[in-house]
Amino acid sequence: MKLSTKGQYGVLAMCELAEHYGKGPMSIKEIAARQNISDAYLEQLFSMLKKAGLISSLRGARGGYVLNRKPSEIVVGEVIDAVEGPIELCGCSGTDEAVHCSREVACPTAQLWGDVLHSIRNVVDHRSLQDLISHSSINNKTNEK
Amino acid sequence: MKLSTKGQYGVLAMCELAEHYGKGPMSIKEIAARQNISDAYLEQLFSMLKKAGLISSLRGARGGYVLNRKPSEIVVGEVIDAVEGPIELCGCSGTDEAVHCSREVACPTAQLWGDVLHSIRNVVDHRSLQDLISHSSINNKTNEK
DNA sequence: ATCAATTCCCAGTATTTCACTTGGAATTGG
DNA sequence: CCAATTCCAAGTGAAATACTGGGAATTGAT
Repeated sequence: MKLSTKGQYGVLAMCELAEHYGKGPMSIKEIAARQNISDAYLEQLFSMLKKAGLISSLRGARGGYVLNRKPSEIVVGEVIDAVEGPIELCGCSGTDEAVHCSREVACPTAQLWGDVLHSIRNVVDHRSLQDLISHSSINNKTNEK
Repeated sequence: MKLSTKGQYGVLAMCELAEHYGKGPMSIKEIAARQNISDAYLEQLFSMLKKAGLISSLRGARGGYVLNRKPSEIVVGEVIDAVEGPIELCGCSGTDEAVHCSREVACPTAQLWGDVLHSIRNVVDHRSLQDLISHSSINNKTNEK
């Protein structure tokens, strides 16, 4: 069980946009350089983030991307959903409770995966980009484990 | 972000062994048939579960597998680790905190992935096979959402 | 002693996903 | 007009996933 680079890159790139919020558009090239990611690859992720309505683009020279909302109003969960698709641990964890793994007996694990999913969403849906960027600067100084 | 079938099958199969606990060995064929899984595939998972020390095997006719511990003393996290390898969301979430994504600046997402991982482990490491099987039978009767 | 049931082990394979790369069209500020 | 940018579609090599197949070794039952 692991996150793909899409989720990592996506959140990281959104943090860059968050730090640049209010200072005009930021180009993919710049973000890719700062985070050391392939810019052509990052472009695809931005296409998804745009489709999801999280960012807007400005074409042409001096163009780039901007957040559609304030950093405090965009949560990590939205970013992950946009670039990775919705988090699904297995078929059971879906919303349709009548399915239970397409097994005839009541699936003993359905509740388990549901609880795991819930605990994940509880973290990612309650942490904004603002939380991430202010937290990282705090961590630099107060290095408490 | 999703779990592979290994984790799903692994936990499901271990539930079968848990329900059969104390009644002698159970064969792969029987488990595979009950859960509608390919038995040759399941065999590979059992090899991993055995290496991890969660089950023991008895060869020959009337052979099969048995849990090495009581169902209440085996947690789901161990099963997942055994068949999928340890849960790792990304490089940052490892134990080595000096790495921070191999980026020169402090990674704003390191804490995030750490928290997500912690929340997942909090669920899977505190739920035993016994919890799963007793919960599913309760669910059959008291169908509360 | 034989036989069928089983674990054990290794190798192959089709499909999908990942993490990109490539190439080029459309748009826009200077 | 041009360079910088977004936009779009397609290709690609490597790895993982989810199996399948074949056959050896072990053992209980007859």
